Amino acid sequence: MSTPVVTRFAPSPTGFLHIGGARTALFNWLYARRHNGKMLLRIEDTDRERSTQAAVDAIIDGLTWLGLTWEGAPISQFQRAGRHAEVARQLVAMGKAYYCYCTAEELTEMREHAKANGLPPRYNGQWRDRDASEAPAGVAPSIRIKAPLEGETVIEDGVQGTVTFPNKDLDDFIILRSDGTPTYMLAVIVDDHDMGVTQIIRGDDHLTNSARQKIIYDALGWEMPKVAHIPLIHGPDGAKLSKRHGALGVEAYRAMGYLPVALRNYLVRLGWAHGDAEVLSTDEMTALFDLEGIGRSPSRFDFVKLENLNGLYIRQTPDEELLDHVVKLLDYIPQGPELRAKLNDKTRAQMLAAMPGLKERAKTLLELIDGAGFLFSSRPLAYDDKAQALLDAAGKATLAAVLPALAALPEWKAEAIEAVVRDYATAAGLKLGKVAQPLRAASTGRAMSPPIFDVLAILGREEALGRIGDAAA
RNA sequence: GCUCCCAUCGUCUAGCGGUCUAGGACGUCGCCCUCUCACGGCGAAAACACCGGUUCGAGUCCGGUUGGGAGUGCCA
Repeated sequence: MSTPVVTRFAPSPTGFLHIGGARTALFNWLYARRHNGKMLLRIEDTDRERSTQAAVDAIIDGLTWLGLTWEGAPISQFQRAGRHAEVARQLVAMGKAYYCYCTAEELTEMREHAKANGLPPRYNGQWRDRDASEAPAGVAPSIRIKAPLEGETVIEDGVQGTVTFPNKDLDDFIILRSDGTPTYMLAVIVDDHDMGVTQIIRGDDHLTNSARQKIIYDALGWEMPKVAHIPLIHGPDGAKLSKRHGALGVEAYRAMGYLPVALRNYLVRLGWAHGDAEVLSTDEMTALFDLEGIGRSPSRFDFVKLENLNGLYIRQTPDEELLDHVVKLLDYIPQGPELRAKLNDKTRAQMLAAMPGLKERAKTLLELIDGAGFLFSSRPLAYDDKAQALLDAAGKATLAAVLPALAALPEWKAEAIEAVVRDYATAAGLKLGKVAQPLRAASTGRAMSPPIFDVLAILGREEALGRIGDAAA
């Protein structure tokens, strides 16, 4: 066997785990599992200004909810700053990097000047070959890598193929800040190396960074892990993902009532395909996932398709499990506490009994909860407009007419109720719908619900007859 | 501006020179089922961005145009 596969997910804790990050994590997770390797989690918190513990927690919470697991404890990049600085100094000692005494102001000016003259905004290398004795007093230097001036840097990318960058476009970028902390470029390569990462899978926005990182790897004489850059996810309008559409934290998807399994399935198919396979269990996607199947163009996030998939998984999930999902979701939605208060053995059993009818009609857990509303409402019911319309004079008359037969039922079961209602409809010369709809309005307050005979049975004789009586009056 | 990447139905995609009168899925529109809404079943409309090459033959290869995207920080 060759060396074991090690992947990593390396988010920066400056916000929640957004959908693009979630997909990157999923791909890394899948790739590692596919190759019997492991995925590591590294928190890129070297930006002390913007990194927060709340964001770290949100990322871990998001990954956990999505069912993505990693090996060992999350690694804090910041805590490895000493090691990064050591490598930077080593590079200077090797003559592969140098101290730069330019101030931030000088650099900004340099960039603006270049821009104004239509030139690429690059560092001019003014300290590249200067002796340290020329250093101005009182200026803390940063360390810059000596990037090759000529030739080209070639990246063999698992998704993008061979990508070539002219070295003249890559400047001597900073690897260690003047305050002694590492920049992303250095920290990433040192950590990936030390962690034994063999395959990097990350967003397309890092493609050009690969060229810079290759320069550091080469300077150090280290072998660069294999890289694969996956295209970014765009919003439905093709523009960058904004908060309006998909750039929500995964916890937002949880609150919208999506199932982790559905989100995983949706995400894996966004930018990756294996023939015509659309619905993939986690085991199936693990067995099938490969870099070759990843497309090279950015894809748009489509909530409608996610919903369809979610509905499919809801229907496929066993009733008890679904109920568990619903109960857990209560912690994350506004109406949660109120519903939780109404949840007891009886309503729980009712909900379970109603589940087959409920889950067929819901695309999200939220819709499922909404559909179960009739179980939690109490008399007198509030009727929505359509229900109200159903309960006109004719509707009320019909209800009043079936009520006695219903009340006389020896056994309160769906089949028995159905038989009585059908008999009545036939006798009265009415289509079944003419009787069923008023019953539905009376018992649920709405014009749509699971099959009405099931609804009445689950409600229980007393409650059902009470509601019908209320509406008939 | 410069560098790099991308381009098949509205969307996600299959396609890896002939089997493509371009397939699947979501969505849309019909029809069926039916106590409502769904589910399910059947069917329909819907795409190779454009222009040049290469080739006996191009959605598939090459170049250009146009259109998207990313990068260009002492952010990651």
